[in-house]
Amino acid sequence: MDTAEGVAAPPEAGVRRRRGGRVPTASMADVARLAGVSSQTVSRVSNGYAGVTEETRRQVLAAMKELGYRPNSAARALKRGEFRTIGVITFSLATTGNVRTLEAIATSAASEGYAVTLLPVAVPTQDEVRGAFSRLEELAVDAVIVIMEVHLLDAATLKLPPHVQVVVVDSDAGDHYTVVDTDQAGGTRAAVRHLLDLGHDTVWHLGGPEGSFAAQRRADAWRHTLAEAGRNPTPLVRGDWSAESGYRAGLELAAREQCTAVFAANDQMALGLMRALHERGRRVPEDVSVIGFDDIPESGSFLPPLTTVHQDFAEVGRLCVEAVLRKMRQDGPERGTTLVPTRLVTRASTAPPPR
Amino acid sequence: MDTAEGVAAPPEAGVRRRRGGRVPTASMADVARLAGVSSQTVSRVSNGYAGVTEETRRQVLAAMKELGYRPNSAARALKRGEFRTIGVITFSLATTGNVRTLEAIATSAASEGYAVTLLPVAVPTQDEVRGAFSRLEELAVDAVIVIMEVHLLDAATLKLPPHVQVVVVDSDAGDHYTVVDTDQAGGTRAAVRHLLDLGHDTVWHLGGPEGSFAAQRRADAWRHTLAEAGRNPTPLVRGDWSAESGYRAGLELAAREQCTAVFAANDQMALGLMRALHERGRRVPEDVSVIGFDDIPESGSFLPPLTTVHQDFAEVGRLCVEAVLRKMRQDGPERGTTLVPTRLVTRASTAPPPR
DNA sequence: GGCTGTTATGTTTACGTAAACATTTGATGG
DNA sequence: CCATCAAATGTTTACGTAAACATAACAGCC
Repeated sequence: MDTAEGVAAPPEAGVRRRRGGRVPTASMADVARLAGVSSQTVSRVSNGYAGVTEETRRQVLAAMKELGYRPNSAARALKRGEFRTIGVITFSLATTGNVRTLEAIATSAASEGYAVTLLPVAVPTQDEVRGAFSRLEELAVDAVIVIMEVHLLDAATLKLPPHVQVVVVDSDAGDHYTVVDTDQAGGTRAAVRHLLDLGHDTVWHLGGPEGSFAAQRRADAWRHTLAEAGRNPTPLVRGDWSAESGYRAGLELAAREQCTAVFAANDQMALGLMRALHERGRRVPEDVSVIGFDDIPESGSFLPPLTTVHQDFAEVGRLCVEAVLRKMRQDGPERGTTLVPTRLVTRASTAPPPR
Repeated sequence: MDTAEGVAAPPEAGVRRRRGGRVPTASMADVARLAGVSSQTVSRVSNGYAGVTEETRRQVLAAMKELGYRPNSAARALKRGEFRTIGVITFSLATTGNVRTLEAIATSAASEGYAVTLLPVAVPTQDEVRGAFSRLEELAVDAVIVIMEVHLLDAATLKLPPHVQVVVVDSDAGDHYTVVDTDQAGGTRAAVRHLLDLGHDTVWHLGGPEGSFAAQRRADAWRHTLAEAGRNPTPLVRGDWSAESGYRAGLELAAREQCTAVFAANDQMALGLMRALHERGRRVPEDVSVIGFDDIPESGSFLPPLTTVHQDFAEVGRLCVEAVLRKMRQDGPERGTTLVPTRLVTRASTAPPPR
């Protein structure tokens, strides 16, 4: 088959070239000439306007096909004043949540006829973020969705073009921005209650890094839920979301006899935690119950399978796109936070306390 | 602080509006008027041309700042004939490899002044792929990087604009396209040899799904390495990359007394496999050695920590961008496959066979 | 037959930028 | 003092599209 050939094939001999060495593409004018109509008629056909004779339409379509006509999106964007593109700024795609959200955003955007441009920020410093935003200024986007901590954002947003709408994930900046996020507090409460309901006296928490809003929220909700139930507060142990950090924290927790239930702020840390507990001879769930957050695909295959809080990233992404498009269309400032509910997934890593 | 305010603030009263309800942005002409120069001089300043008096430059920059001027990228793209954007087509971002490659592509592209537009393909069918490509036609991209099986690609490429260059990851289509990929065969050989060197008679393989080229390559290399060493071939067990499928396959393999060494085609399946072995009372690595592929961040925290083949996704992404930019600039067809070497990471899941 | 309205199509123009070309200014040298 | 040249800046134009406006053709009606 020659189809692959077609793409990579050298340009045909005699083909006219521009300075960039690019193969010229047919424009509406070319199509119009071949079809014997005006370019405006070509435009009408191209955009599916009514009011073009079937006869004319067929001729135009034939000419388009013959010349391999593709609308020039730069010209379109220039004329229409919009790019039909949403920019997504995010930190490393190393965390499941960001990736899944991104994916959902891309899918939702596509179904709305929007493309998604990715703006990775290598290092989460204000300077880097500022850099991403200044690249963005020149970029062809109508709106921006930010998946990151807003405290890194503030100084940078100064430079954003005024008509670009922003929606933020993973933030508490509902006062200033439109924010969509998982219901961190609700998910945490469900997790902690689950452990208390099983009969544990109190629940320990293996939290995320200090800079993270999500980590902060989960830790706050954990403390609050314990207080609400009149249980003893326990010291917070911090990791950095990685399994490795969960392992280190786990070694620490394994040494505490009285610790029978741990709520980890994500599944990866729960994984490392369980390895540490195992190494130190503390069985899960017989001696210690462990619960995670995220419900990554692998969590059902951990040893033991992990009880965890399922996040609906697809919904978060969908809502982000919906919100940002709504903001664009109304051009009105709309603030406030939309929370996406979570669901507790009960597996084998939680059980009543020993004795 | 008011910075956040600035972005979401309602448009100032009296601000002129266009039909779309968009806030108009300043153009070069506006800047030129304010600075008292021609718009061409503004263009020169904007593009950093020499031959503008320091005095003039300062005036123009001041006017730009006052008006909040941002170059219009649509107009730029139209004029220059290029978008400085690379499209990336990929299946679900559920697999580590795709995500990490995507991230590296985005980072490399950014450092070359290119943006990355994401084109998710929800379901890996020819129709869906064709859909992505036809969206692409209208999209503002100069080149495309495809992270998917090329056999899904062939029919679709028909419709690609002729000047758009393509680079493919995860494929054997080096004859037709420029392909960049991990050295699947080399990595597999290292993994299988490692197990044989430890003293195992032969090595079983938990392979990936049939459609996957990477899975195919790993299975082929596994067979080849066994044959090369004069060992007995064993039946291939297939999974679908997920930990869950690894678990199911693991139940099967656990029943085979003679199976002492398994090479899993990725880390997730190795995870599920180890859980199944554990459940059936076969210890890793004492009874069965397990080796994975990918070296996902969590693999060092599995129970036991997983010996695996490390893939350098960052390098793959970098090479993709490099290749596609080279192709664009030369406008010449360049085919062939570039392989990125792997590295065996030895952890606790592999040991000499029992007895 | 001429008037009105509708439908199909053509013509003009503007979107914002930057290349190509044109003009102005000022300095240098014979 | 004017010719020559270079540097700085201005003017024109084209990129491809689509809105706005203009025209042509034709049907229906009194």
